[in-house]
Amino acid sequence: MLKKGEQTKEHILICAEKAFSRKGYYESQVSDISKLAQIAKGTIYQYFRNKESLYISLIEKYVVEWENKVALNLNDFMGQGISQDYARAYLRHRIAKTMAFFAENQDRANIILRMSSGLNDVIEHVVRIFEDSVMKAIVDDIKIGQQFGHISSSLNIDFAGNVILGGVLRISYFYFVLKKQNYNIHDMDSLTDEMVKVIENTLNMYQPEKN
Amino acid sequence: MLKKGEQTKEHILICAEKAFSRKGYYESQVSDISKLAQIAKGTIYQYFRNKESLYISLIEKYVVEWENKVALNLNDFMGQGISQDYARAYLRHRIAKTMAFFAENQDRANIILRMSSGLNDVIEHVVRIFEDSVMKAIVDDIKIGQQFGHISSSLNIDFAGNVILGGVLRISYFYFVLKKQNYNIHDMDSLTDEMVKVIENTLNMYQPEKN
Amino acid sequence: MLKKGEQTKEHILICAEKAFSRKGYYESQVSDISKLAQIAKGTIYQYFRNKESLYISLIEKYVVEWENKVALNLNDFMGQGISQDYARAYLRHRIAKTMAFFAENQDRANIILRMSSGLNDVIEHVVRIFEDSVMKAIVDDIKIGQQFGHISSSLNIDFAGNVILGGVLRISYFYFVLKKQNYNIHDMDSLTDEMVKVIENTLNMYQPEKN
Amino acid sequence: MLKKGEQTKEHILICAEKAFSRKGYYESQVSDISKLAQIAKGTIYQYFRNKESLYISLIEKYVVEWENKVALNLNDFMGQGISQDYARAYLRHRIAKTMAFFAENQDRANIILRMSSGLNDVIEHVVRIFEDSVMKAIVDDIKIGQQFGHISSSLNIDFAGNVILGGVLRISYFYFVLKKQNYNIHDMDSLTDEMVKVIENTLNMYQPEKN
DNA sequence: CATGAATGAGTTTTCATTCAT
DNA sequence: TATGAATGAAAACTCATTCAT
Repeated sequence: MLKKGEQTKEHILICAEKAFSRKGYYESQVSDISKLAQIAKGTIYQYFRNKESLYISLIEKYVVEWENKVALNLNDFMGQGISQDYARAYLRHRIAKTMAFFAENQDRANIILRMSSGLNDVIEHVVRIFEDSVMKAIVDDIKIGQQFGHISSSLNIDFAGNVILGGVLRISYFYFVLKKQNYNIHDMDSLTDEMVKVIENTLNMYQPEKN
Repeated sequence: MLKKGEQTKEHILICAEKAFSRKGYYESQVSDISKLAQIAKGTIYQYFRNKESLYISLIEKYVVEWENKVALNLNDFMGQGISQDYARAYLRHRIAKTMAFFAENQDRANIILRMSSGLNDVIEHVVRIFEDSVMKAIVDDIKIGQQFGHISSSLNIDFAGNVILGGVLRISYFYFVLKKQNYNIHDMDSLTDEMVKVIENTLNMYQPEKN
Repeated sequence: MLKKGEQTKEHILICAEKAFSRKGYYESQVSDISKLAQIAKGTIYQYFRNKESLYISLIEKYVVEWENKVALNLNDFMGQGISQDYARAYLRHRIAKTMAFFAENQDRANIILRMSSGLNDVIEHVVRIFEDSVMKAIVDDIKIGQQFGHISSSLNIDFAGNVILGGVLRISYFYFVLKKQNYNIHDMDSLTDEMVKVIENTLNMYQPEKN
Repeated sequence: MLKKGEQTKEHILICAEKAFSRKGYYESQVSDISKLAQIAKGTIYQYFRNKESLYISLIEKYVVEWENKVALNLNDFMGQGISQDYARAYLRHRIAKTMAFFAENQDRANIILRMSSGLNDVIEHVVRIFEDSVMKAIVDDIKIGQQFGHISSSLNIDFAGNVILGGVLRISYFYFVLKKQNYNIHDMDSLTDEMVKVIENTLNMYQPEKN
């Protein structure tokens, strides 16, 4: 059981989560949080140096929570049947836990996943337009592929489309924004080839009805 | 050729792009943009109703630019050899153009892809910690898979890792934040199965050294 | 003639002088100044980084003003009679100008001379009690000296008392607070001797009715 | 021996003295004092109505302490030799005790003598610039006087300069800020004359090497 | 069209003070 | 008495937006 101070701090974090989830970092005001928490503004500053540090505490909490949820002793999966089976079980565990991590807490998911978090509603909407355009192109392409028989008509289009969109945007982000890897023009070609391969696999192209 | 007014408006958009790229929407001030553009603050308001509408104009421009870049008449790819070939060529075209779209304009990529756009440096850094944690887990798992021989040792780990991260985050975002699709608990299982399948394909698991 | 911007800045400085003069630095609020100046609070921040820098600007202006007032070419006093005469004239000029500097601008004098400037009225009053106690002791001593005939009965008691109080406090401040000079216990004795000598001179003790 | 309550009150006063000495009234926070005293903030309010009253108590304590230190029965000095001698001894006693009063307690001296007490470091520094400017002018003048032979070259410049500065500032303060005395323009002249006379005495001008 | 000084509503943040334990 | 968590009024400061020139 937490003592008074710890309780209040926890309470503030939970209310801050609600506030940031609804309106993002910049559009949320400290007074919103204090109202949600039904405490005085000053009380928040007893526990957090400022608004920024409150937000940071929240994210840091998420990192710990995710690690606790996902982590599992590798040994638990070993020594049980053939290695391929437990490798798949292990992978499944990771994926299931990560998705559950987002599914079980709406506010947390909003904060972590809202890709252009912190923008106000009007802007958020326009930012979505871009993603929707790209998504629409992907979906249309899949449908054409299905008409031509390259892609199984039983494919879950939404699912496949989002995996592809996520992959392309993330790859672009990694190589062109973060630029942790230097790449040259030639790499662009092989990057594209790799991406095409992944997408073909995802779509099971050219192998319709194979399973 | 653009007239004076159009020129100034275009100039403002380019400078706004620089500013928003560096500091995101909220941390960029109208005065930053006017300084970059070497014009008076008031002039910006001659062309844009307010800061928000300036940002929106930018994103809307991006949608058009991307569509122009990516769009291509399907006919161009048809009537040339077997349909499988032009389907692949078409997919390749889409991917190549989209990645080039990001690669060729750093500021644009920053604005569209910076997944927690608009947050200040300190916060941005902590948000990255979360993604880095997830990424690290994926990379570690891939390495273990390679040690056990389930995954080809020639796999580009950064590439595969980012595709997977992008896919998982986007799927979570789509189903748990946007929630355009209702899902029930049973769906969570099949969602996970689908995701596992995609990842196995991406990693070419169980078929190491096959190619 | 000053242009618009310079005029406003000057106007703010003058109003800040009034405000600081009345209530000191801490008790004066930026909104007090803006009200006095009949401008918006924000306007003040167009010209001064913050309240502190506004106060500093004021003091820096005073330094320049005093220097301009007091400074005089030494040559102006030379070549006119014997050197003792122009030395006295020069000294007189310095003193007269410095005192006029304070006498001619009430607010400026308040800000520079209010020895415990910035304290609120209640506290200011108590701080005065200390000075008044010391002053009273000095005045009483002078009166006793007059009764005993050591001190001329025509002495301006207020004047002499304040000179002595100012001297003693300043010497204490210089040696015991600023401590630019190291001193040892022995110095205390000679310091006292020096001080006694100055006071005796000021009081013309032992030489009553001599002039 | 003090009882518990009295002890605590005394302890708080001593810690408040430290705090106010370091940062002045406004920049010192009640929490600073409670931390120094290693007691809870609330405890301070058991003994003092508020921060202001704590400060006032301190100053009032100083008045008593100074009076105790300086006061001495006039009779002690009488009946012992000629009156001139004990008059001088008496004056010496007053001066010595007052200076010791400041020298023996650094914090007390800081609080009472810091002439612009309560201002923060940055501002304090600029306020010093004014005093330094005036002091520099005085010192320079004294040096010129020494070159011309009006002033003894053995004069302690720092001492004389500070006595003069203290005297001039105090006189200005008394007549132009406190204005307990009305004065008219003609008085300015005689005020100046008096001041010049005092300074000449202090500097022993025109009588170099006379002693 | 262009300017940039002026605006003031809106935010964050501080800190002396209170009061239930 | 002593505590320290909670308070909230009050202050500094910001910055998008306006408008007279």
